[in-house]
Amino acid sequence: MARYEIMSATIKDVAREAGVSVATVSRVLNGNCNVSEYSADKVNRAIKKLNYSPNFLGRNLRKCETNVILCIMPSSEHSLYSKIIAGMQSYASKVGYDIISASSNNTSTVEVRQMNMLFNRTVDGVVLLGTSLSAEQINELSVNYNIALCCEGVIGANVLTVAVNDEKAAYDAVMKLAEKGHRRIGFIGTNSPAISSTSREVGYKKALEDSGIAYDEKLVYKDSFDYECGAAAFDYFLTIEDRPTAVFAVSDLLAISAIHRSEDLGIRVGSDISIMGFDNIFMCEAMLPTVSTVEQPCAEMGELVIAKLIHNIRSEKDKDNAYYTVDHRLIMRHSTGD
Amino acid sequence: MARYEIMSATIKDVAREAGVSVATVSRVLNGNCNVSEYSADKVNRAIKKLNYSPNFLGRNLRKCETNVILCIMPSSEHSLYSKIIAGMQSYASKVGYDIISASSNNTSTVEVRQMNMLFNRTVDGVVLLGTSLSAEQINELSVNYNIALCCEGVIGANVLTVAVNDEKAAYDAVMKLAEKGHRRIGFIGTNSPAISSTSREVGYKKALEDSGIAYDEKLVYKDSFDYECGAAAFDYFLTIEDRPTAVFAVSDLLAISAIHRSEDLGIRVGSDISIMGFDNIFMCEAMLPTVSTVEQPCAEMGELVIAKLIHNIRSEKDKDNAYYTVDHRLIMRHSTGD
DNA sequence: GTGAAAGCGCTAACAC
DNA sequence: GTGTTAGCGCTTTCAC
Repeated sequence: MARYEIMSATIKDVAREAGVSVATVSRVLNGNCNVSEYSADKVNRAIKKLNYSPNFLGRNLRKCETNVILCIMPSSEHSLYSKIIAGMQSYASKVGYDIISASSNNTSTVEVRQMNMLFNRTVDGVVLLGTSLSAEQINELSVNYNIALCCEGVIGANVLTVAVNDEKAAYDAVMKLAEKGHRRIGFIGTNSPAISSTSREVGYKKALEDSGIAYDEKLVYKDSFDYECGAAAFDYFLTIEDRPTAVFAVSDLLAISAIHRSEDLGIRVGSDISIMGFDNIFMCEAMLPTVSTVEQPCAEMGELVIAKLIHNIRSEKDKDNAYYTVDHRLIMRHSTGD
Repeated sequence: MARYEIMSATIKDVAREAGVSVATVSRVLNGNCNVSEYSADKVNRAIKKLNYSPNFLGRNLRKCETNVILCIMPSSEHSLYSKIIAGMQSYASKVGYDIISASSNNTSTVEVRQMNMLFNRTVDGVVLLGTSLSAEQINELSVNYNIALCCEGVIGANVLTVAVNDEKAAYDAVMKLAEKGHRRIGFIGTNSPAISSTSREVGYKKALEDSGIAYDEKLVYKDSFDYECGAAAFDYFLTIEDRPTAVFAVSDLLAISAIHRSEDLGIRVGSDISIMGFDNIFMCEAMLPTVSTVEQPCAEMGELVIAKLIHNIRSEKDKDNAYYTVDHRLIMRHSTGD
């Protein structure tokens, strides 16, 4: 049969070397106190001598748990996700769990493929940072498996979720622009049914309403999250009669793309026009001009979702399927004249 | 004992439901042809009915393999790594392997912790995109485990490695600057002992030599890969007598930081001074000015290292510990006046 | 405090 | 073509 390159020591070998039973070795391995110091010492010496490392496949099979959580992200190139995962790891490591991540590249077949690690018990739970699964699919899966959503909720999904209040965040951002005197505020969104997209549009509209600004659908441009769409939106805004003096984009990338187009055309961002993004990616600060944006508390979100998910994993009953909201933060920089 | 939330079906259940033995079920599961169509059909119906998904812990334990490869990266926020991992996944999925990734946050203790997945047989192999391990440690580990380095080699490590020729890449970049007439060419590097850092400095010096330019240590600024160091380097260059007219930085981030400082001071990059980076991260194209740089073939690197590593995993003997070099590519943009 | 032994879910001889 | 069974490495009852 197939074996590891080098036959590695097993618990049996350690037991033989130490002159005790495998049960005793196992007890030492698991920090069980019901073992004499003398035996423990012998075992530890044997472990060191044989360079033994326990095979987790055996352990996990026996314990029906792996202490590993898989995080599936739609794209591996979004720094937001990296930050969330860092938060997840930070919490997980404190309680003896490992986080591994995989990227679905926004492809539902890949996502399903990766979910297999959940089905085949390679991991104890999954966190989805955005998903192509429907609410029904998620609800069905969450009956048998430990699943959580983070960063991006799914409407109708009755599953543990951690995210910012997208509507309120967009509302605050647009209100800020209105407070600064802007009356013509453009919106760069997407046609995605994702909550982050739809809710932010709702927030945009509410803010206009509460500021006594009439909604003008000509000021709303929606396409996709792709970088180019920011510039395309900007071009569009230039064609309409009463151009916006400020623009709110649902992502920093879209905002940055629009800013570049603007600067290319000689329209100075921050003075001639204000542009605001969402996410607070690294580029917002490294850009010229620096970009005003809405920050999501990535680390906090990661920590919270893992804490709650582990709770669910450990408690057979009483699954927590709540929708947790974390606080966002407005960061005003040069792109809005701040 | 601890059990999964919902007792999930096992191969036994399927066998009972289908009215065959577990061996037959296993054969169907593994695509073994020695099974009648009639039996296979019964098994498949039972699988569907019970919503059965094989437990890989059992399978992997039995087969001594997991078909999973772990990729450990120093930081999860570098788009270069994301691209490499995408390449790794692309190849792996074709041959039935999964790639999972974890970030060590440049911390050796975390890295060691994650390497545990290799020792405890949770994964079949590990790819390190930069490591804090010494050559000796790597050599020792590679005797018993399947390890590969990608993107960043380690001097003295006799282990499978895939990377660009850093020295040649830097040489080409600096030669290009020299060809454009620059005689005072600054170098922004790091004090890191990493090959990517040291070799690029060697390439820089060789290019000067081959261009008949005297090496001037005042033109060499070395600190760390941190963003701020680019600006600090730029500030330093302004203090020396005979300022550089061109600067080569060992990373795009350092170059971009320097560019920002330059622009802030009113020194136009691309005309007053040329600045060139390394990596071709997304920002290079999204910046104003766009940034000239050296591109690494990330996808290719990822694919190659996985292909070779899987070869090693599958062949007990004949481990391939070669150092594979992939081709880099110069990309000239506005920051060098192109 | 310790050991014997059952068994987690699966695969692969081996026998028929 | 199919079933029986040993055993992968481990944990955990249950005796003692």
